[in-house]
Amino acid sequence: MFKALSDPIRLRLLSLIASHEGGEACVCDLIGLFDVSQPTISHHLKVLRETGLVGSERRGTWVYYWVLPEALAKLSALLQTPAVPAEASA
Amino acid sequence: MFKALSDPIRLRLLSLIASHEGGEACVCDLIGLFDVSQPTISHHLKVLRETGLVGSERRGTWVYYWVLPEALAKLSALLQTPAVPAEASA
DNA sequence: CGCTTGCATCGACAGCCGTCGATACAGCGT
DNA sequence: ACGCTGTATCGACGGCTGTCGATGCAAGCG
Repeated sequence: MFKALSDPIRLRLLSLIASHEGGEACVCDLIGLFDVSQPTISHHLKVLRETGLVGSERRGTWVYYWVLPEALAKLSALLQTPAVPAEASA
Repeated sequence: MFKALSDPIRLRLLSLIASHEGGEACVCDLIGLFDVSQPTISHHLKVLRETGLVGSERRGTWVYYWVLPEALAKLSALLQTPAVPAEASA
């Protein structure tokens, strides 16, 4: 999961999707915002999807992506408790 | 920063240091817990240090590392607000 | 039914990064 | 001063991964 977020393009993709109108964006809205080719964007979106950070759905001709906040919440909680909670009583 | 956390060894190092007695650990306590060589551990600790995730101090013969919680808190907050805060009013 | 557009997949290549052994450096004990 | 232990740095190598062009597939349109 951290690995999925370790790429600047993927991080920006996530931010763009989340801040897009309706909380979702189609690929055609994203491929113009980067200096990389369309296959590369598609590849990064696939990584985000397989990591569980975003969901996707084909809607007619276009494919839409949206952020799954649960995954982000999990990571956020993890960073707030770096020590193992099971040993907290010691 | 996410890049620094994207390596399993670094992630475990961070967890081990945080959960160690006194919130800090010397390198000699860590090098035995992994299947990699001492230079590799030293390399990963350097990455964590340069990223601002941990602090280090030489104390006599040994070098101690501890976690800087501010960095983790920043990331945690970032994940809770995936959209850019500056555009929140829109 | 063929053409066009949107997106995904494939195969190949290059650069990055984690890894190691060897070595250098620092501090302590003798 | 010398050696010993703990840690960092160096140089090299291999595998992973981000990138591309080419191509394939899906859906709408004439």
